[in-house]
Amino acid sequence: MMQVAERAGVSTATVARVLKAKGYVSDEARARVEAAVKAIGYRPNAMARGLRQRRSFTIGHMLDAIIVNPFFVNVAHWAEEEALEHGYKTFLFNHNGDGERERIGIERFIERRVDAVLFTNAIATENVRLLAAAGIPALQLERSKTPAAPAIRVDNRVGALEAMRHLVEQGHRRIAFVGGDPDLIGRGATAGPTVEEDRLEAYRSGLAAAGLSPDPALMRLGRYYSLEAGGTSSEGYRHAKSLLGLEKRPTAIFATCDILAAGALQAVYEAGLRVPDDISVIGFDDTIAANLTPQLTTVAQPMEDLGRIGFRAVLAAIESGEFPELPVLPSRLVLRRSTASIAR
Amino acid sequence: MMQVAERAGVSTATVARVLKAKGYVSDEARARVEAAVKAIGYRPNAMARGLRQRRSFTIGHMLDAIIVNPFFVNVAHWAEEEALEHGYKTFLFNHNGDGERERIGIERFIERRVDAVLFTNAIATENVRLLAAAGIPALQLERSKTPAAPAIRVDNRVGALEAMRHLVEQGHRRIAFVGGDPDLIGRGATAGPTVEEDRLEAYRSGLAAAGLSPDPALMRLGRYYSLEAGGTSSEGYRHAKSLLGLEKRPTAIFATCDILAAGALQAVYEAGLRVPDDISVIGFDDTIAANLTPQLTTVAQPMEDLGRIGFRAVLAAIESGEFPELPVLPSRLVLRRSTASIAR
DNA sequence: TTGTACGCGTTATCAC
DNA sequence: GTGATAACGCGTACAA
Repeated sequence: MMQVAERAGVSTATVARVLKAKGYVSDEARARVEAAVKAIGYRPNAMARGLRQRRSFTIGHMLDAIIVNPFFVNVAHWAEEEALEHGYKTFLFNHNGDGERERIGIERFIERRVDAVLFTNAIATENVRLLAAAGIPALQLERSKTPAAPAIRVDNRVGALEAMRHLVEQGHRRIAFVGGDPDLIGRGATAGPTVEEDRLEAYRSGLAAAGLSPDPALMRLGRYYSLEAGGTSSEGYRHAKSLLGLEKRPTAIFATCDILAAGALQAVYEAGLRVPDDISVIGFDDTIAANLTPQLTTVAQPMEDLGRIGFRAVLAAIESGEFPELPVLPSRLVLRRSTASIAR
Repeated sequence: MMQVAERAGVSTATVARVLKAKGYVSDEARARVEAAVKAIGYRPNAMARGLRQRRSFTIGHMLDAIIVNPFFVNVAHWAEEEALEHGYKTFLFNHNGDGERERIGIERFIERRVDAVLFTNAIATENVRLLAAAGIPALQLERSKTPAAPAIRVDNRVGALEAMRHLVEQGHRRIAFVGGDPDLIGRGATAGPTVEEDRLEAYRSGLAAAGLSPDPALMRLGRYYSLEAGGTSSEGYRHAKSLLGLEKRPTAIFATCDILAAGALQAVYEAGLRVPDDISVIGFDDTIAANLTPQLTTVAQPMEDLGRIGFRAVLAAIESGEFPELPVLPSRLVLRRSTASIAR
């Protein structure tokens, strides 16, 4: 800026007035400044601005494992997209399910002076409190894992119930459940029921609505995927394979993650059965669903809304000091080609 | 820092000496500073540091379309991981194939004063030059789309030739090619042959090595995926469907992207055929390959090396002003379950 | 309509 | 061993 001012023969204040299109500047001075800006290739220094304004125009986004589940990439992408439209950039950080890593990431965020932090799956309440102590607003997306920060949650029940109703309507009675174990995944002090509990509960309700009672033999609880296995579909494969080995195998599988469902499709294929002719499969998330064979019917999460509304919410918190009313976003069933009426 | 200094009753210089573990400080002063740091919850301000040192410890990573092709996420992830180990953070930006967006992204990077920029698929040379003009080192990963910046390329030929050899060894003679069209994708002033040309050329060489000549009816050139279609596998599906409709259909399909291959698998499935029994399919990239049905044999790209070595290279450029020797990384065939010897 | 001057939080230099 | 002090580039209150 100094250099621009010198070249244009004006003060830095005048340069600032031109750049910010604010305050009175003579046409002549403006022209000289603009010419100097162009000649020098001047671009404002965001660090200097941030230092001065005590605002970095940057937010941190703490994610679970971006390379493993496209769900995180999508939410991050849309949050970034919305951020861009407001002059913001985001820093991403993957904790990979490790609380220690989460802490380190948050410390980095604080040092970088992010204006706010988004969590798409927080781990430890104590880490989240670090932000409060630093006066940085934090918001959880999709899940409310800790009472230490507000959340924009997804209503897993609506979509899951829709999925169950769909299967029942198609005549399915032996519907297997392959999902995350609430005790395994939702551990810790969570606020309210976990996502896993919601999905499992919806499965039970769906069954009950059809006059069916859950058959423990058809339920498999575990992880969505294991990071050690590179996050591939091996968990779903394993569960589905054992389900197919049952003397009375299920006619449908409700998997609570597309990656689990992908593994189930592999197991069915390997067994020489066809989806949806011999067995129907439903997933959850709508991440890789459209790329699977056959294209997977799934319960879609509102990833774009999560990201966009999430960013706007923290922006409001940054500017006004408090969060607006936070919505609970719906999930919804997306019909594709992996479900059909039961074979008779 | 001022506050820490006051509370500890020392000068800011001493605080700095303690924090940077550099210079002489009495044990007593050190203890007082450390106590003050802890009490206040002090964390250095990265913006102030950056301003002073004229170094943001931040790099920009310009990508094509992160939510569409996991390839980009992976490269970005590993670059970030390596960056982290060196005290760096990365800013991501998706140009989505749009040169105007790429320009905007680069301008944002410059304003943020990134120390360097990584391109995983640059678009316009003029945009890349913007960085040179700002004195910011830039490096291309995977592809060398412009002579305006050095590149760490991937040798697509080795892996593609391996794939062709594999198919031929399994007895395949009618091998279809479904890939990106060099004229469509590799347009512009690229340095040397494009990735698409390399893969196509390897296909031809592989055929020739087996004494076969390419059959135009078996070759489909286009895009890997269309962003409008949400980046799903519809392109591959379309191409494969038309190939299957041929009077003498291919016994194997070599697709130059896992997403194309995913579509091919869908088309084969829909036609009531089985992979690999009736037809073999090979993909490229090794992104979603392990999640497909059946698990896809594919040519893996060295995504982790691309990211890590890429970051280390720009770090060297930041610190020494020049790039080290840049390797050409190999691609390699990963055998899974979508290929088998030809049915007789 | 324009210019002067200070402070944001660091780091680095130099003097004590 | 330690403490002033300047400078990084921007924004702004105040003066002219």
